[in-house]
Amino acid sequence: MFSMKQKIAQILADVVQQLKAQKIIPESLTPRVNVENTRDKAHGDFATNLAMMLTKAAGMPPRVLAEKIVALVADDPIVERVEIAGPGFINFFVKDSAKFAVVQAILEQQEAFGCCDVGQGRSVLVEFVSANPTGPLHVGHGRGAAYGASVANLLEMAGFKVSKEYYVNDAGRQMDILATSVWLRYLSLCGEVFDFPSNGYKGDYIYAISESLKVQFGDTLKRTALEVFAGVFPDEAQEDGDKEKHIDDLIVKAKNLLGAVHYEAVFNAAVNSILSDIKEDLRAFGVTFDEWFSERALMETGVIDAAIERLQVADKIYEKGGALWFRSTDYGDEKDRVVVRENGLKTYFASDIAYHFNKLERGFDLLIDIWGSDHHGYVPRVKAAMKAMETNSDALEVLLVQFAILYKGGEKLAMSTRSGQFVTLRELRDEVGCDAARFFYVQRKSEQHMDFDLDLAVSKSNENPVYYIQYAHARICRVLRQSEERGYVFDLPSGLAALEYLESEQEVQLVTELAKYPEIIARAALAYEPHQIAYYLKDLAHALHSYYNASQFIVEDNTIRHARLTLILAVKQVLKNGLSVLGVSAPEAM
RNA sequence: GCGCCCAUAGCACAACUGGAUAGUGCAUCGCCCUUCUAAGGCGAGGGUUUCAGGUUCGAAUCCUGAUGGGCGUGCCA
Repeated sequence: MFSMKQKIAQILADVVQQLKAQKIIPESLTPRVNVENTRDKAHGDFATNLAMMLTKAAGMPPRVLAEKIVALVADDPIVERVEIAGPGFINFFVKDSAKFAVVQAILEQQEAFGCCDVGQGRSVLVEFVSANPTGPLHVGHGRGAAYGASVANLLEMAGFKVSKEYYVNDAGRQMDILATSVWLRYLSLCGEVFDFPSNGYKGDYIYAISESLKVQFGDTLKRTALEVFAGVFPDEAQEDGDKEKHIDDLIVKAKNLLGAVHYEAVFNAAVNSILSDIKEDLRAFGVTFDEWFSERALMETGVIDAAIERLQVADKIYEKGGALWFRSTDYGDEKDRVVVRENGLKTYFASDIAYHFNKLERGFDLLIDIWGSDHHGYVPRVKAAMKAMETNSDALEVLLVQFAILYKGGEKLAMSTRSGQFVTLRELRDEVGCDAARFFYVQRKSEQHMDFDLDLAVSKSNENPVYYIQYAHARICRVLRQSEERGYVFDLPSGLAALEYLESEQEVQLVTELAKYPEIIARAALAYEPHQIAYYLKDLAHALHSYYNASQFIVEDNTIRHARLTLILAVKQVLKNGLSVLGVSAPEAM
């Protein structure tokens, strides 16, 4: 089914052809026919700026050209009249009867209403969250999770084949620091007394893991504090100390004293515990993934070496100071980047090159990475590597998400995983609820800085617009139940047939909003902007609440009652569809 | 220093990607519950879109510069 807007666009495209035939504009010109929804009802339902855009090509003033265009507009059953206004806008007024057609389409297509095929079945990999498994997710990760999940939903509705993936950084120094932190806490539980390293992970969740180790291994992993700290470089608290050298020495000690097998056991206990916690956390947040992609697996299967080799073959790798460098400056990066360090260890960047190469090898047409905006400096070098490997670097789209700045008691909250001082996503869910949190995160444009006032979210949760939208849905459900309770039997065909009797301002306003939905979905999907859905839903809910206050739905008159119930049934469907894109529930009662 | 992002009502944010009189929520001030849920509706006030230039029929949106803020600029992840 063609939307009214598409219909108008088609009419105008025909006009353009006629303008060419009449030599008013040159044959070679292919103007972009722009049809927009009007903001002001006095301007009709749709408007085009065509006359103003062609004014130069046609060599005549916009209003004169507009006259010619209007004369060429073919009669169409949905168009009531056409007017010229302002500097040269052409306004289309659509017949009310045509506007109500959308109700039937909604009730036929149900949850599929709003889907389109702009994606044309292209496969897209959306990678998001990907927080290091060194601790529980905090509220900063929540924004990426909510945003990524909604973008994935949008793309799916727009006709893309979507896979969602979490990249697990389960290798590298940070993970060793984690394992060592867990082991040291375990030693404390065994009665050893020492100063915990300043650079270790100090959160309470570390103790929890240590305790499970104690249950599983008893005292088997115990070593004396004297042994552990003997010869270790002093921590920053001491004179000439260094927290980095201190923790690195402790990692070496842990590996040596425990032996490969037991160290591995501690390491795995830490990673598995935290990762399963993250999975459960996200699941409860309504965010699911098709794949949890392990960095360790990437290393163990030699993919990183293969990627570096590929760059070597392309002659983009050179050796300097004992390290291997990637010549990213050949592709516009600020400086060349190290992929293999002097000590033989591969950098995080080397993993990233391999990971992105692997993504493309899996056959995806489009790669979407959702990163915290603090990683924006990474974009040029990753794209450079993709170009160097002669892959399609245009396939990569990096979406940056600004941090949510948390406020509590008017104070900005500092956030650090290492120190263990942060508000977790779980705490946020417990305090404000899943629906409010999901909605709050995506109602802002992703690259906008966002203030998250916890006190407000907790104490006055009714200020959150999510309840406004959910309330509209619940109200409709209530009316439908009431109607049944009063003994009225609803019949959809009768309702659809009766729609022509609806004509109030609120009713026309509602169907106008409903008709916008598919277009909003398509636009939001292509721009990766779920906040547009949030704003749309607020508008739709507002139209419903206005209608509710202005009209009685459950009336004696069978025709009118059927018509009105049919209309709000369609509203209920679209509210539900839109909320589900955002991962928010549509309650039947509140 | 250099690079990227941001700046819109008291506060938090939109603005269909260059369109008509810049909107929405909160807060403030009036009204509307004997009627399907007042977590609602109707109305009012609040703006030199940070500043200065430029591009054109037309700029919050594009270009240049200034100011203010965030981030980046590791052989960290």
